[in-house]
Amino acid sequence: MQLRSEKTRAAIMDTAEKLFASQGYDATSVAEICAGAEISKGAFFHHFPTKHDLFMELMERWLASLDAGMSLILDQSTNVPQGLLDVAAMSGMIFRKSESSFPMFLEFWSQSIHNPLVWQAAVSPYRRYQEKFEGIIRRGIAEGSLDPGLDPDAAARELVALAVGLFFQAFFDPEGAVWDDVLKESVQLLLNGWRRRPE
Amino acid sequence: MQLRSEKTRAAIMDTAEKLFASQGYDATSVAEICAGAEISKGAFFHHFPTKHDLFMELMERWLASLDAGMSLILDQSTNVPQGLLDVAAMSGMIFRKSESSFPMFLEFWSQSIHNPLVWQAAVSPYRRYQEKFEGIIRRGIAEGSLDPGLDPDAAARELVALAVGLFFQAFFDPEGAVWDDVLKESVQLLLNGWRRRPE
DNA sequence: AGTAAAAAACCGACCAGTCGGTATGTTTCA
DNA sequence: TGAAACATACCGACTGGTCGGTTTTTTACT
Repeated sequence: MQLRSEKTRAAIMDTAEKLFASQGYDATSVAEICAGAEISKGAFFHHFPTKHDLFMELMERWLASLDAGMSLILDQSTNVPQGLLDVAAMSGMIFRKSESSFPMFLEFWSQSIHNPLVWQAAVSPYRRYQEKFEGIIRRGIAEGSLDPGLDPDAAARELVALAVGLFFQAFFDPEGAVWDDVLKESVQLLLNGWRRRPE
Repeated sequence: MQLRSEKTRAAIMDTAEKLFASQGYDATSVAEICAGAEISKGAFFHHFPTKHDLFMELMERWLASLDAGMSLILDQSTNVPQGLLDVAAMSGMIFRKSESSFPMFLEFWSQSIHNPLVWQAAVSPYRRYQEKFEGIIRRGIAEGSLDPGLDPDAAARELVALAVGLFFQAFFDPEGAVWDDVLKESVQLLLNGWRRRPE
């Protein structure tokens, strides 16, 4: 039974995630992680060849969970504008859920500046979402609910930028606004410009 | 004449900025900075009580330069929609100019998670820009070029989010698109939804 | 002006402590 | 009984920061 092994492994990853998020990667020592997970340094390096490998695994885990949440709300087909509004409404949940892991997210980006491998892992989901949104917008144009003159590429980028920007602001200034409402209103505003113009 | 003193001080700050940007704050040692600036450790700690104080000064310098650039392009009054488009067109320059200092920007945000003082310094310009844009949008509504039903607060937040989000994407994926064009198109799209509807 | 004294700027060896990682041994489990 | 899982003592490298001493610049006074 490899249950014990898995438990310590999970303990390491969980406490590391918390510590990295609250203190940053560099500021968190391996010893600290071991103490938090109540295991020894030997156990730590038995499971992870280096501290940085642990970081990478955490990153992959986080990205996977993000992906899961995303496709959960994206893969429902109604009329496109309404679908986007639904996504906006549900994204509030994702925002709040991700709130705690946002520092890790930032940590990933910081690291990706100096490490090409991290960069690749961090940038690829961006491109995926961008393409996904592009497809949705194309569908909206095809079904006649969005303006035929709309550039799907630009619109998708705008959407992604809006999401990232709001995410940022919501995290750093949670008291600054009711972000759930802001998000919904913002998508509403965007759609105002995207919808097919009756003329 | 205290010129010599100022020179070494400037040398410290400049090399520190480069090193922090390329390696991160924690990963850059005081010794490294001293070597780069071609001064001794004694000189370093003569000018800055701690490494972190140097960081804070760098941050203030960067924010000040950002403010300067911003108000340079914002304080020109034409018709509001056209003004925003002009801003978008010029922002491309700011983007490119800030490209090199973007890692520092990220470093500021990372640090602000763990340090309230840094947080305050990092979040205040956000709120300032938010208010500034809000005022501009109000003016647009008053002059009749923007939809009277537009919520200035939400619209301003949307604008800031868009800027931040695009800035992010442009930095991390510079080859992903012609960001100058994307920026202009995005503002164009936004304005589509904001403009007064003839009905 | 010249000069002595005070102050500011600077140097580099040094410190105590921490870091990620290793080596070697012990326990646990199949 | 052998391999995987874990513990612990330990290592060299490196960290931010200090400190006593030296050099340069400014100030004060003749």
